[in-house]
Amino acid sequence: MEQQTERRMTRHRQVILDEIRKSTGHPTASEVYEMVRKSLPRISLGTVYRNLQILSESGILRTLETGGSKRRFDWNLSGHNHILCVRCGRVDDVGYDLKPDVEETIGSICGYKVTGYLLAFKGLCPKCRNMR
Amino acid sequence: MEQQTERRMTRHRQVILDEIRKSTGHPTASEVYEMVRKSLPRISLGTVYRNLQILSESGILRTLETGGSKRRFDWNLSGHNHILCVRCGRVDDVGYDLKPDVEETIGSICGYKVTGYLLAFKGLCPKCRNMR
DNA sequence: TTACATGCAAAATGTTTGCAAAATC
DNA sequence: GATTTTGCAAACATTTTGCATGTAA
Repeated sequence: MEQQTERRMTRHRQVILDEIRKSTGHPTASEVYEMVRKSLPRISLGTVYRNLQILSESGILRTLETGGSKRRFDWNLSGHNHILCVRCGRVDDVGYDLKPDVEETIGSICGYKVTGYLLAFKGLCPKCRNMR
Repeated sequence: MEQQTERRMTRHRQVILDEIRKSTGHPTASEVYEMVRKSLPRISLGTVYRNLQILSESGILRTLETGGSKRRFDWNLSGHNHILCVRCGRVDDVGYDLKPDVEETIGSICGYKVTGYLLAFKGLCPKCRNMR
């Protein structure tokens, strides 16, 4: 029997969450760190990482996988996908979902029990596509 | 004007490529390193990384993005996607493609010039789904 | 004989962890 | 007061890089 540890909504945790919710993009851990440092100058990067993990595990945040090397975080929990600018790294939301029966279809092809999928588009964002 | 550097197919490079082509899975850099070390005991990890990058840039290998933390390599260049076992890390091929006009559709929604997408499934592989 | 390739080790990058002190319930 | 959270710094995992030496055309 696993004992669920109690989680406290500390000021640090709340500020981290607020900053992500305020952000329009999908910040990385170090971007969150920089944002949060304005109101909590003595916070450490480790604390940011720990809180991002806790908030993700609690289902309050979503951890993005867009194929880049850095992890990004999203406050928007609804089912949606992302598009990554290959030039500047910006990430936006896009609403595009596979057919609902994809998981069964794929499962029957390869023998896996499919639990989800990762769909991320790549391209040039509006700003970068107009740059030469 | 960019000068394309000449590439030589050295023994090291050839052995790395052969080992990946022999492999059934989708090895990571350190797995390739271990495989190659059997015939080239003095090869260094750095050389493996450099050659994997060169082979990928040349279009001889494909670099996989499955959302995990490690990069994997694939000799199969045909358009196909991957499925990752969340328990043991195994990666298999699956043939599933989005509609050919997805890129235009997505582009017109979000203003990006879409150049590609990353689609990877997740689940439990046949072995792991039968484990308790 | 001039590039390109290699081994080695150090550096860079992104993330996690151990621990004593501090904050929270 | 017991337990969680924090700051700090060190550890960690993966990948990249600098440089002197080696090798192939």
